Amino acid sequence: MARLIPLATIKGAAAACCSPLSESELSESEAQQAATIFGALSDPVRLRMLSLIATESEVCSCALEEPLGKSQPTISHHTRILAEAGLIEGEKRGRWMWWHVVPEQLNSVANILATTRVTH
Amino acid sequence: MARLIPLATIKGAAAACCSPLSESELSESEAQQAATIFGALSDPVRLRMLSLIATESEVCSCALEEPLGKSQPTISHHTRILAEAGLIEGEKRGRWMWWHVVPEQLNSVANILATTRVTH
DNA sequence: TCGTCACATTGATGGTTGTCAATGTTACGC
DNA sequence: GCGTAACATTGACAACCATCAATGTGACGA
Repeated sequence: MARLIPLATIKGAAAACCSPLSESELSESEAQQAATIFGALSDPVRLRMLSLIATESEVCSCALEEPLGKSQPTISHHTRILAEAGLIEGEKRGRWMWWHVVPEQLNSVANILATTRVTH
Repeated sequence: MARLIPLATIKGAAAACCSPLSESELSESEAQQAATIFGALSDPVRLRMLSLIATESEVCSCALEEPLGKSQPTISHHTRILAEAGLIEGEKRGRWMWWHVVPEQLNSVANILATTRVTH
């Protein structure tokens, strides 16, 4: 199970690892790493959470409970999983936790799947 | 854009449903649909399987057991999940089942994540 | 028709995961 | 210090999932 990590170091805990699927075969460790990231994306609550964060520049944890209809511990659980996957980053300011997406990670994951090139 | 993939022999086929996460908020049904597809990608065995199929134009089921180190029922289970997610398509010729990837579906899923444009 | 091959399905099992109540921790205002 | 607000952690439970042995199904060759 995931070891306990201080929030500050969750940033960059997982980086998208792999070249496009059709380019070369995935090793077992690469597959495991990518599967963890896709696993973070495999829950509808987390996807809506990610969508909520992505459509704003920053979102407070307290602003997620009501639209998602989940309890505070559940919200905390899901933000942690998204953060450990490198998809979002959090910063604590005062009593509030502010989250934003990591576009580079989203693009990296997209690049694993895309058979056409992702450009800037 | 996300066109339906004809999968005559596969029930419950899913097509990538959603516009980019940062563009508009996902509905619950969209999130559920996308989560199913990402769920298909959240297992290391299925990712290596998809990679094996993607690096060839066609792969027989019988050619997957040995490199993946899984039993025949397990291979059958995983190909089914990938097919139901619309990521691969299968065709039975004689006694053999031949699988190929569905690039349009892979690109559609990538497009949900990418914050930059996917081009040719 | 018979036996075999390639694959699908079923059933069972051990491990994983989403959820929330209860509790712990840290920051703020008084 | 005291009380409270925002979030994290723990513990427990039900639901889900990956895996394989056993079995079923359809296709081929003899």
